[in-house]
Parts: sequence; C-alpha cells; structure tokens
Amino acid sequence: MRLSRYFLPTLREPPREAEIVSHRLMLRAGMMRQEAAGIYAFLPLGLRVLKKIEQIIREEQDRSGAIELLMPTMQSADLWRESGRYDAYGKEMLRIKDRHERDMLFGPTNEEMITEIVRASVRSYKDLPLNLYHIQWKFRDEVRPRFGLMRGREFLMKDAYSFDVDQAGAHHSYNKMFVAYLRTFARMGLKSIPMRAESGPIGGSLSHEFIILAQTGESEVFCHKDYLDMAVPPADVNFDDISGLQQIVDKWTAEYAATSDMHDANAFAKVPAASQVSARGIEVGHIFYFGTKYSEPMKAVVATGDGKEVPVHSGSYGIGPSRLVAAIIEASHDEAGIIWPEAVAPFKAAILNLKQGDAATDGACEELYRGLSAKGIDALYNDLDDRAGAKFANADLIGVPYQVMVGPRGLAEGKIEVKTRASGAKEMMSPAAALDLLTRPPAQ
RNA sequence: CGGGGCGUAGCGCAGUCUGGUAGCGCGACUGGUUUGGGACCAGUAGGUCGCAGGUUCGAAUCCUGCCGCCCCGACCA
Repeated sequence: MRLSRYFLPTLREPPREAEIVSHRLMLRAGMMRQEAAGIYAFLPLGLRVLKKIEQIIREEQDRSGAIELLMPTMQSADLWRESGRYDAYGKEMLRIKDRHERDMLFGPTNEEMITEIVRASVRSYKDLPLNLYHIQWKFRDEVRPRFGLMRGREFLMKDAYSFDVDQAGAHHSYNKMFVAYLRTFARMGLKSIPMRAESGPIGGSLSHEFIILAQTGESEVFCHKDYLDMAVPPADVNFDDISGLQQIVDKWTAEYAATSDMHDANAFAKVPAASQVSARGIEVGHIFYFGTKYSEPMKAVVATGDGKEVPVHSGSYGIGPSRLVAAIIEASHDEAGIIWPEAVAPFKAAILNLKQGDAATDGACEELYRGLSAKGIDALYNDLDDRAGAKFANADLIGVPYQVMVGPRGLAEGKIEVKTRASGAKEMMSPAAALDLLTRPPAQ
C-alpha cells in the first residue's frame, strides 16, 4: 500500500479523552475513531489488525473441530423469554422495538439462539458432539464503558457453543477449547494464563479465564511464574485424544493461578515466594461449562442409545477480538509506539523513502515495493514528501515489524537498511537480501 | 447509578473569575527552499465557542435547563 493513496490519519498528540496507552496509541496511529461512548469505528489500519486476529482465532477454532456459522446481531425477545433471561439480564441488554412494536434486542450473547438452532435439527446422540461458533458484533450497554476498545459497549466476540450428550463428553469439548485458546493467544505473541474463574449461577468447577499480564490490566491476578514459560501445545495436537488433552489441561491447571475474585491467600502462600507472581491482567478469553442451563428450559434434547431423551450438555467459549487489538498493544509497545507481533501486524514492513525525489532512491523503493507486492507481502510504502524524521516517527508509531530505510547513503554501497521494530536492531543489506528476509513466513 | 472533571478549528490548549469584533501551537492547503530521526520561509483555508432559553445596548464569558465525553467506585467478552 502506498501511503499517498491510503487512509491513515495519524495524530501527533493523543486526544484528551484517551487515558490508557492502547487507547492513545490506537487513536494516534489512525486505527480507530470514537463515535460514541464505548462505540468505535475501525479505520483501515485497525481493521487490518482485527482481521488478522480474527483469522488466527478462526484457524485454531477450526483446528479443534469447531464449525463456523454466523448468527444475526438482532434477536427476538421471545427466545430470551424461553430461557428466562429476558427479565434476568437487566439493563446491559439493549432492548429495541421494531415497527410492529415487537420486542427485539441487540444480542449481548447467543446461547438462546444457538440452542434454538441446534434443537431444531439435532435429534440423536449420533449428531453429537457439536461445537458451533461465530465471530459477530455484540452489544452490552455497560454501566461504564472505558479504556477504549478494552471495555466498549459494541465489541466483536468469537463465541463458541458446544453440545454433548453427557457431562463427560462436555468435559472433553471444554478441554478442546482450553487447548485451542492456549494456541490462539500464543500465536498472537501473548502469554496467556488460564485462571480459575467464577462459573456463574449454574455452579460447577469448569470455568477458566484466560489472562494476559499487563500493567494496565483491569483485574488483579496471582499466579505461579512457571506459567510464563510453559510450552504451548503444538499444531498437531490430537484433539480427539481424550486423555492426552486432559493431560495438557491438567498440566496447565496444576499450579496456582487466580484472579482477585477467586484468590485464596493461603493457597497462594504455599507457592514458593520466588515463584509468586502478583500482577495486573487483562481477560482475553473465558470458557465455561454450563450443563443443561439452556437445553432444559428450551427443550434441546437428543435421543440416547437406549431410546431415552436427555437434554444436551453445553458450554460456551468467548474471545474478544476487538479487545485483543487493545490487549496486544498493552502488552507490546514502547515510548515511540506500537510493536506489533508479526502474526497480527497490519503490514509486514514499512518502506521509508529517505530522499523523496531522488531518482535512484525513488527507483530503489519502487523496485522493492513491487518485489514485495509480487510475493504477496503487505508493505506500507511511505512515499509522501515528508522529512525523513517524520517518516521514522510514524513508522515507529504504527509499529510494523520491519522498517526498510532506503536512502542515497546506503544505495551508494548497494545497500538498504532494515530495522527490526521489536529489538531496534538495524542491519545494512542488499535489496535482494531484504526481499528474502521480508518474504520469510512468520512462525506458527 | 454515586463522586469528580471537561465540552472553544482535524488534534492539543488559552481566553470564562472581572461581559466589549475568537486566539496560540501542531496539523491541513498553495508556492518555494529542503530531505539519514517529527525542516525552513512566505501565504491561505478552517470555529452558529455542545444545544436551548434567559439577563444585558452587547454573552465563549453571567443565570437556568438539557445533551455529550472522560476519570474514580459498584458490575463485566
């Protein structure tokens, strides 16, 4: 993308309303724009990151055996009356009337709808297990939206719903999501820690929040430091291996890890002092098993092998892609701006033309830009007539992994300079070597 | 919803106390000189001062009501 033809309204100073670093940087980098309290428009740069995050989530959900569909944002109140949540949900749910005075709502979550979809077509235990997910905008009329995308009212959510014939099956479905989540966050360059969480009104032991550590996190968390170095399950993990998956989950739940809600000071005290981590964290995912909470009132039943009908056992599994955009920035930035992990970076590289109008420099930039485009690499070519200093500052702000600096000094020796945003390391190399470096695929 | 703060040009702000023709910096635009870490010169455009009512010869400024936004708390992907 040529910057001269792109839409990237960057700001030198952050708008006053932005307090936390991710919010400030997103506004400055021209990634988004606020439209109302807790409601944001994604600008082109922000959308690129959101799409990358979405895609990683999608790939890992698919790998685990979940199946994507897409449910609407608008829902009928009737479904929610069936489950009893229409009255129970409270003011967080945005209620709307259509032209016929029918009660509608903007979905804050989709348990009812997915249960309705499943009960309509699933009749036999042979149709299970099933895990259906979608990535769709949600609206929760938060009392106090804040911190930009971190706690918006309208937000994108990946929500998956599993259906099994019994609790043992549901447990395995839960474990699949547990493992998929570990992989998902790791691929985004995040160290996520599963922490025991409140399981809500239904009770039960199966609920985990996936937390990443960040100074500006909303919750106070306590855990064993070993979590920070634990190896994430590989891409070829066998999701059908019930005991193998259980072993992974056991390993990841063996050490102490809890948010302040679930914190047990006595248990934490048993962790060796040198291994105690007490920090702030951001919740990026939440999984829980809720059994027959919806299948019973909504009569989502299947026939078992012996001909009886039983309500299905379910769980739901959420990840907030829009929140993740902010969370990744919270976890990865410096004074100068964002530092995108390669897997979610809006562009792989920025090409900085250090002497606009110089025939040799312009030519070298063009050649590199075309070379990358030909190989399908997204590079942002800063071809604007700015001072070089402004280009450096903007490249740092936007935070793409590589900055390729093309100027007369280097070209005199047939070299261009490649700076790695994360480390700050700079290296002179031939344009061919740079092309080679930038077309190398990121690690999965 | 309780407490606090703020609405003046795209962004950051001054001006409000003490009423008298709306300003500064950055950004944008035009022309020129420039180009290796946020350039310089000259010029230009851009604001019903959040909205409505009131007081006054005169309101960004005083009064009343409303709307919006942010922060702290209780609640949450």
